[in-house]
Amino acid sequence: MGNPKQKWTSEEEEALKAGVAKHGTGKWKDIQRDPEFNPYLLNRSNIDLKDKWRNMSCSANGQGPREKSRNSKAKANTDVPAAQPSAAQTATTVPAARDAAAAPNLDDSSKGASDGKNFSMYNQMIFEALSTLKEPNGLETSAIVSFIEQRHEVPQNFRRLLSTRLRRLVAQDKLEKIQNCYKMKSDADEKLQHKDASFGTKTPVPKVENKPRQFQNSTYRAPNDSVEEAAIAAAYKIAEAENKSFVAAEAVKEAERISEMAEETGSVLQLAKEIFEKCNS
DNA sequence: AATAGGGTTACAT
DNA sequence: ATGTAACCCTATT
Repeated sequence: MGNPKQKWTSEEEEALKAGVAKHGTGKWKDIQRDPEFNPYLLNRSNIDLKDKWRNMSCSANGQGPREKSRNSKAKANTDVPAAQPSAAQTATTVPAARDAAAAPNLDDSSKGASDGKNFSMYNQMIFEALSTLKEPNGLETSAIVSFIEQRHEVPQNFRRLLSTRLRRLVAQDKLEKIQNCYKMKSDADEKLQHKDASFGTKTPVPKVENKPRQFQNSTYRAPNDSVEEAAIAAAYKIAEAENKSFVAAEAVKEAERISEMAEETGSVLQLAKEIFEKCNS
């Protein structure tokens, strides 16, 4: 359509960096309004700044694919990137532990039936795949895709969706990217995996007794692709086996949680009893 | 009103 | 065809 896509110039990027150094991350409007940087950012909104910063720090985060080749500036800096090393903020570029995602409880009924919570569903699938096929070196995108395709209904642009999703997760520090493979970060607690998603309901172990079912899409090639099917079946057996141990580990975790809760509840109950007795006497 | 985050599109490889 | 960067949309505060 009519959307030429205005690429960021080095000047703009520098202005943004300087602005973040001065105001800190998240103060996009301040940066944009700051007369120091405004002339460079005339065509950019605060949202643009935010998006750009996200992209830049995304590549700086992991294996910095794009980091060094940015220095042919050599221009006399008229801006004041870190003029006053005031103790207030020096290294704001490292947000460090960033945890939120407190299960926002999306009750979506406006758009398509499955539109609203797609992202969390995809996250679930991704983590399911990664924890089931425990590859020490991580999983390739294609591996994740084919794994998920086996057990979930996916749109045909799923690979694309998944790749951007993976990218985001890496940016959020929830996943780790090694070359072309994705790996779970050391954490991987239930913080990320809501127990009510894939296991925890009636079917803790995704049973896959029947042969890998095909999707009724045009993507499916032909029934005589037996080699691929065999490979898939084999991978599937392995996945199933390994998944059991994962589920077991998960169950242990859950048990621990419950006993903890029980302990707490017990002490509360004790307190209540004492109060009750005092009231009675 | 401003920000954060998921999703989409244009572009490059 | 896939990865990336710019852009868009929306929930949340």
